[in-house]
Amino acid sequence: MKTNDAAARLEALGNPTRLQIYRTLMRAGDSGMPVGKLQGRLDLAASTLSHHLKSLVTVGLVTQERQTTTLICRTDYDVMRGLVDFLVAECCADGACAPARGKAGKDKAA
Amino acid sequence: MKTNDAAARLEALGNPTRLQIYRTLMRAGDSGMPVGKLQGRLDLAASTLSHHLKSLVTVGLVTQERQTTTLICRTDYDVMRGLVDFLVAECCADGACAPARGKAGKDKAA
DNA sequence: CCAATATTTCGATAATTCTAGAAATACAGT
DNA sequence: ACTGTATTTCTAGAATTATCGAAATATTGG
Repeated sequence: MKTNDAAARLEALGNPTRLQIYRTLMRAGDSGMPVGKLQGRLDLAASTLSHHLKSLVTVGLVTQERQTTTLICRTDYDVMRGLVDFLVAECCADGACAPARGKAGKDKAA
Repeated sequence: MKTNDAAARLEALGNPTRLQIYRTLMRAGDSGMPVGKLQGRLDLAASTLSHHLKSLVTVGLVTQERQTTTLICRTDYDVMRGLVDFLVAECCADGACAPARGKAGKDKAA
């Protein structure tokens, strides 16, 4: 992933409203969630939601699939994964930083 | 981590210039890098760099330590880790999304 | 104290973003 | 064709951001 792509994705997630949208979709998992349901759940103007969704789709974090009248939104986990990998990729390039010394390996779970 | 804190951090990383700063610092590892060296390396106006560094410090992604005349900057890996954990936390809440099905499992931590 | 170096604050401008109402578009059912 | 539902596009104003030069501040060495 190029720096500019990563930045665009991070920027998309860096707005509280969009982050909430994204996390709601992530929680919905593979089945996704239609735009209308998202709107009801997050209490946003339809145009605002559409605007934010477009940002997320543009950078590839979210995909949309039309089912007759409703538009199902889903997060693309591979993209998120690529983003996370990118974020930590530069880490320890010189072998000196924290995770390389074993500090980050395990405090969260197995 | 609260959604707003996470969004603030993502927003900080969501600017190409700041992302580059951050990654350069990450690459420098524990030894960090002085502001002046960063400036020379990234070719930014000193005021621009200072401005961006302040953003990164404000959200906690970067820390600074004074050493006589120079100011050493370092990334705080724990914060990044917390951010990454936050990003994937909502994932698979219903057990249906990709990583829960074994696609992303654990290839990164030992 | 004075000079030199390192970094930040100030000020200003151009550009971008967020938000939402109103209008428009797309589609299904009757 | 007409109606209702779902969603997007248009438009616009307020707010925020990015950038950089100039001036200011802090710190060390002489």
